[in-house]
Amino acid sequence: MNTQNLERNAHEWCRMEATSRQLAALAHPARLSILNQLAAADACCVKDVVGRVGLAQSTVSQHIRILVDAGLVTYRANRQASAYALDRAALHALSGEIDALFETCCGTGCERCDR
Amino acid sequence: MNTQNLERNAHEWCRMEATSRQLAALAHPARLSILNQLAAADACCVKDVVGRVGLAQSTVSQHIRILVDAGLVTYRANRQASAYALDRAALHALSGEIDALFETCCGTGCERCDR
DNA sequence: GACTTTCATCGTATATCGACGATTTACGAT
DNA sequence: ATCGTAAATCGTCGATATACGATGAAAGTC
Repeated sequence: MNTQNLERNAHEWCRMEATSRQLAALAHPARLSILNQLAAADACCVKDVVGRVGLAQSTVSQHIRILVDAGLVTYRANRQASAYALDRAALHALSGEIDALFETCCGTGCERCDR
Repeated sequence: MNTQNLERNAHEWCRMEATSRQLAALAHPARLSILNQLAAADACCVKDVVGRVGLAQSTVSQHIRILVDAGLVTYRANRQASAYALDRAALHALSGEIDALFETCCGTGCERCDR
């Protein structure tokens, strides 16, 4: 790869890195399950999630932390029942990024894609 | 988690596992970059990808294999210039899965979401 | 004050990932 | 037959991910 290409693709690469970070946060069945549960309730405490996914409390706490760090879940501290909720704006943004990727993939003419 | 919930969520969990496997395949900047390049060309050989992402040939080969194993990329064997291409149908299916997840998240009424 | 509940964090063990160089395989060209 | 190229695979390593139990900290209950 020559230097010009490196520079030309710098922004693109950076964006992909950010997107892949969020995708990595999604890429675990337990975390998808957690997101699913957070979607059902307006807000959720850790204890409820623990009962659902069947993992140890410390493990669930870690998974939720990963989602928070990725910016997909918001956190309102409350010692007795910390309230976690989906960051719907962030999920929409990620959805847009993914759509953009698939748009590109269908840009040259895809019979299955009407975009 | 009681047994009833375990059984009730079995299918759901299985689906999430499958989805998370594909998301994991997407969750790396190099692989997003590879997908992007495959999107531009109708088909692509490994060498071209190597030039673009600036990684060793063996590394690129591994990344592509991950995409193929995840069912996101198709492979037409040709010793001199193996042709890889996006599996557009699979990408559409994954997009649908992701949309379903976000749909659920906005199901209880999201002012930002018109779905 | 003692106890319980809820949650975060630490430490640890194990498994998987990511990158590379080296090697192997297959083919076309000379 | 030999060489060069393209690609897959192997082996290795450091880094990261995943899971757990143990421990600690805050807040409510007796």
